[in-house]
Amino acid sequence: MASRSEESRSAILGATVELLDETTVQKLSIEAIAKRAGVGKTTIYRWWPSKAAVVIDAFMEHHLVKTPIPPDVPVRDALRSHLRSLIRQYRSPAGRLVAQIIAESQYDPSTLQDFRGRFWDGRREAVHELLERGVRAGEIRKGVDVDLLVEMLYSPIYLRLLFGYQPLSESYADSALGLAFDGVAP
Amino acid sequence: MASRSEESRSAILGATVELLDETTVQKLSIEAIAKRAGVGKTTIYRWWPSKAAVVIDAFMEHHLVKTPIPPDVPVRDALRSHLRSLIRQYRSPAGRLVAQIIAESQYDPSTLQDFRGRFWDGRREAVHELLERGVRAGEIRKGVDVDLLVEMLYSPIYLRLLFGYQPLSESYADSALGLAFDGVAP
Amino acid sequence: MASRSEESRSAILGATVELLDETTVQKLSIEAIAKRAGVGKTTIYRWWPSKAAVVIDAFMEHHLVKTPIPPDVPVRDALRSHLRSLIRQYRSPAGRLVAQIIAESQYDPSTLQDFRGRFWDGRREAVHELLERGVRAGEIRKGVDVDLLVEMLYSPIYLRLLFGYQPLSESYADSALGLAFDGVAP
Amino acid sequence: MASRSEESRSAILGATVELLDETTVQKLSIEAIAKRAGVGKTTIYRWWPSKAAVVIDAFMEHHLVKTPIPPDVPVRDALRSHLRSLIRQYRSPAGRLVAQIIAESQYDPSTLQDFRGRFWDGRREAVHELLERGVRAGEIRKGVDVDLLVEMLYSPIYLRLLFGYQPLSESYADSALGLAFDGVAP
DNA sequence: CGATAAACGAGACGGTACGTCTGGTCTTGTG
DNA sequence: CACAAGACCAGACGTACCGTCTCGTTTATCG
Repeated sequence: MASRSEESRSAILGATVELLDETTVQKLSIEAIAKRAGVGKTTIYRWWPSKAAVVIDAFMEHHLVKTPIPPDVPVRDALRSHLRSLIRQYRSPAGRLVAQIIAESQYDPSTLQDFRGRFWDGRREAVHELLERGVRAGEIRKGVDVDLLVEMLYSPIYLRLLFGYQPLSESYADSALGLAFDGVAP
Repeated sequence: MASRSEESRSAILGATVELLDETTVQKLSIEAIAKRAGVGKTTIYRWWPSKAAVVIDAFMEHHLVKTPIPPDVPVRDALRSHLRSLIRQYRSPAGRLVAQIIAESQYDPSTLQDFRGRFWDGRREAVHELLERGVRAGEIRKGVDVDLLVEMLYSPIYLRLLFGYQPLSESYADSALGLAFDGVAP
Repeated sequence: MASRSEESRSAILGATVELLDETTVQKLSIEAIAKRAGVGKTTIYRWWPSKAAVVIDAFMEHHLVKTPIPPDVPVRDALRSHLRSLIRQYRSPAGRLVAQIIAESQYDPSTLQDFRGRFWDGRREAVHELLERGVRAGEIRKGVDVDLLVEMLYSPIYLRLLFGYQPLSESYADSALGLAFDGVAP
Repeated sequence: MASRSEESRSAILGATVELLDETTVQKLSIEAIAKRAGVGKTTIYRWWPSKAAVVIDAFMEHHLVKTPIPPDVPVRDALRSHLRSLIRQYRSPAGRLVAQIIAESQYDPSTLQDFRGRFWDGRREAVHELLERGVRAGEIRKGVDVDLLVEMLYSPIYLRLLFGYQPLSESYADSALGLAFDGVAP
């Protein structure tokens, strides 16, 4: 009853991270991962359902994107800090990787679900709670749809990441918060 | 001097549209397009630099997402109408296709540029002008960063399209406009 | 360690033989062999360096031109029998195939070497030894260049095969032996 | 009425000769000839039935293997001289070309016929007549099958050219004539 | 001598096959 | 019995040529 080899697992994820530095997710092949990891292709297919699943595991294991939310500061400041941190990280190669994972997700619902469940939802939940705290603290008007606010603040960052039509600049945090808090009505 | 055959061109784009109804951009192959169109592969390679380029041409020629902006109504109403129209169209198969083109763009800068240039920029410009009109008409506060406002209003739609974490519902238009106009500050 | 599949090997050679009944070596394609054999092209490229190599293998495995040299008869009679047998076989489709292999050999030294090593040299050596026996038995004059004699007796058969300027008739055996044994000097 | 352009004709044959110095007949393509000659493909297809036909024309026009038979010398000497001359020429690049034309002929009867008619038959006829003269002059025994003798003397040269199993050495002329004239019987 | 028909260069076309690459499955020892 | 190694079938990749087919554009008689 031989059970899963931890050695293989980490060799595979390590090789994947290495190769992702050299190419894109699209060009990355299971074959190349197996070769680099010194592992049979079968072993990869046995434990992962798709190339994207390996990539997500590798991405999560190496803690590529970290965006802590500072506690004990005014909510708007915490948000600002979190937004800037996210933008900073997405400017690094990790950002390109996130974009490619999103791309792959368009072709495989389970990859999408996997990525959302492990990377996205927790992050979103944390921000949600931060904003709830803002409401309770009176920093944010009661009755505001907090989820919608999260979307409006964070989506442009992802769209800039994917579309590159605007540079990912940290000053976005300030402008966006300004707009969101004050509104545009005269 | 043997010039380009219009017949081939439209057969290729037609076949591409047909095949995109049956599979994804990723699985679509030049070979399949050629076969379906009754055309040599060479003819495709002669005129398009990549599969994605054919897809964009086919998309522009056949699917053209149409989101007219109603003139002569208050800016907020025009925006609302435009947002709803966009959401409605992205709920159709065309939305899935837009998502896949964005996905492909992650791997090829020229595809990204092509898509942006032919599909995106014009649309964005029109909304930009609408908002400028809103500022001039006093519906929107002077000094507001209009481009940023466009991003915050429209990005969530694209992110929902790509991530599917929220249904693409038309009511988004109302809520988002509410948030944007009134702000969240108490 | 995953070793070569005998099943594939023989399916490939079998398909090759079948196809060679229907076309020429020139028109024979690796693609067609793979399809007919129900085999991936890769499998052929893995084990054979060229189309000609497959053809030679198929030829050796299936057609094997057999021209036994009768023992225990006078050397001249054995030669006569051997020549007639060769001519008879070259009149069959196998002859056409030999001609085409020789043709392919003009474009690839290693094919030439392969064909000579596996088909030609053994045959020639056997005849050489027969003639040596003739010398020892006193049927052939001492000092005769036996290799040259072999060439002069056998080359016309191959040239007729290639050039078709004369029918491949068995009577050649008798006439050629007559000329060779008696010479043309008055 | 525009009749055939001599300029094109010679440009095509010239380009063919040039290209044959760089590759083989097999790899030579009509497309390459047209490009090199600065000529439309159509022009080639209009006037020649096949690649081989162009090659033969080019060969006859430029390379023409010349092997004059010296008159007014004993027949055996004339033969010797002719054989040596032929061997010498086949050692040059022209020999390789002749071999390749023979190879191509295996796949196209009309090429074979063309080559034989324009290159081979005349040559053979001249040797035939030389030998007839030998018979009349008493140098060759009456009743000898002259055509067969030609075959036995000349075929080994072509086989060596095609098979390379023996160097094309001029000394062949002497040995072969020795064997043919004296026979091998004790 | 100007019309007109052919031959011309250029090159696009529908195709076939190339040799390579990857996907995902199956097979064969080894530890 | 999970593993590495890697052979297997399948089929797309992008390229090279095939032989056919327009395109205008020379040419070169012939009416």
